[in-house]
Amino acid sequence: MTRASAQPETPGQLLTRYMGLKGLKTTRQRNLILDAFLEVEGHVSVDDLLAEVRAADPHVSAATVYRTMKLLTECGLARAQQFGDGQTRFERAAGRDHHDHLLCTRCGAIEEFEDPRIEALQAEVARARGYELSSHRMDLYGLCRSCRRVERKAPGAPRSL
Amino acid sequence: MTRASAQPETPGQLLTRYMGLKGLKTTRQRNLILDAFLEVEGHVSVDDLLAEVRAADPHVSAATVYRTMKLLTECGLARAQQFGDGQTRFERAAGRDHHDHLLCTRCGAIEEFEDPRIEALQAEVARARGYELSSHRMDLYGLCRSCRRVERKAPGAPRSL
DNA sequence: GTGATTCTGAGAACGATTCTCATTTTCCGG
DNA sequence: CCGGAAAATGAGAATCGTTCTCAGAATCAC
Repeated sequence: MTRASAQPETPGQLLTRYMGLKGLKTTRQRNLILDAFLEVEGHVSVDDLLAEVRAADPHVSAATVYRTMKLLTECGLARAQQFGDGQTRFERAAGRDHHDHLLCTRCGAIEEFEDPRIEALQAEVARARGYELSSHRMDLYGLCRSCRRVERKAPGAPRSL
Repeated sequence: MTRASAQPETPGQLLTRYMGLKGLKTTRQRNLILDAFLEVEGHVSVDDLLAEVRAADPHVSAATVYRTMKLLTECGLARAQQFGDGQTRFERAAGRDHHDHLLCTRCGAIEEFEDPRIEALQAEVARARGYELSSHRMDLYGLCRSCRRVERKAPGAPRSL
């Protein structure tokens, strides 16, 4: 915290600023949850996060994680995603562009991608039908490279998602 | 049922055939539910269907609707969709091509569309990343034509979805 | 510090869905 | 048409993710 000036705002600073604006308070739990969220790569469920947070403090409750993730989502640090498995998953959002997902139906891997050509066509489709497009979601399901290799030798379905 | 031969199989026939294969039995409730499902256009929730079915027989239980829709989904008559509102919605699947959805965030309308150019690009994206694509889902969210008109005069959000 | 305000934890409540199980139906021979 | 095995149903309990409630604890502006 000693270096000067024009660094981009850190997630912690963003959250603090947002909370200031809303009259919310900084708490140990919120910090723990933010840290856990930033530390874990990928698409985490509340359960995942709770486990992570409880490693640091076993007393943190699930309700607090839900509440805090809602907060992080509101202030733009997190983005909530619904894949078909019944739980909400969160991914980092700060400073990251929109993207879509490629999901492996066997190992559960989730990859992100972005394709401006598809986005353009989506906009065109919406326009052609009189819609004013505000957002979209696109998930592609299939077998990832390594699961294809495995599947060729030993067909089966080790994991659901 | 008196006309001869090569008509395509009706949904009722398909279901009966499927049930025969699986050793399942024809029941009044299953027929009621199938009829209700085929009668209602669009994307119905179990609640919608239950209401519809209970108009004909008030004693049908929700569990039976859930069970029957699972059956219809298995045999390919129905397709289950998850839009963000927490309930599963079913659409007719028999003999219909894959399509994606355009959803109005104001009035809840759901339109279907299909765009081979987008499908091609999805396949390309998957291939480029080593995935063997098996399916996808794409939902576009925005304001439909008539809600755009209304919104221009009286901004607000009458409905969630 | 003090006090007003916000947070938290624990468990209750919730909504969609699935399960359980006792009772009812279906349907296959005879 | 009848009997009985197998499957289906209804009602409510159970489950699962999530939200709510509320009493006690923590925060922060003064």
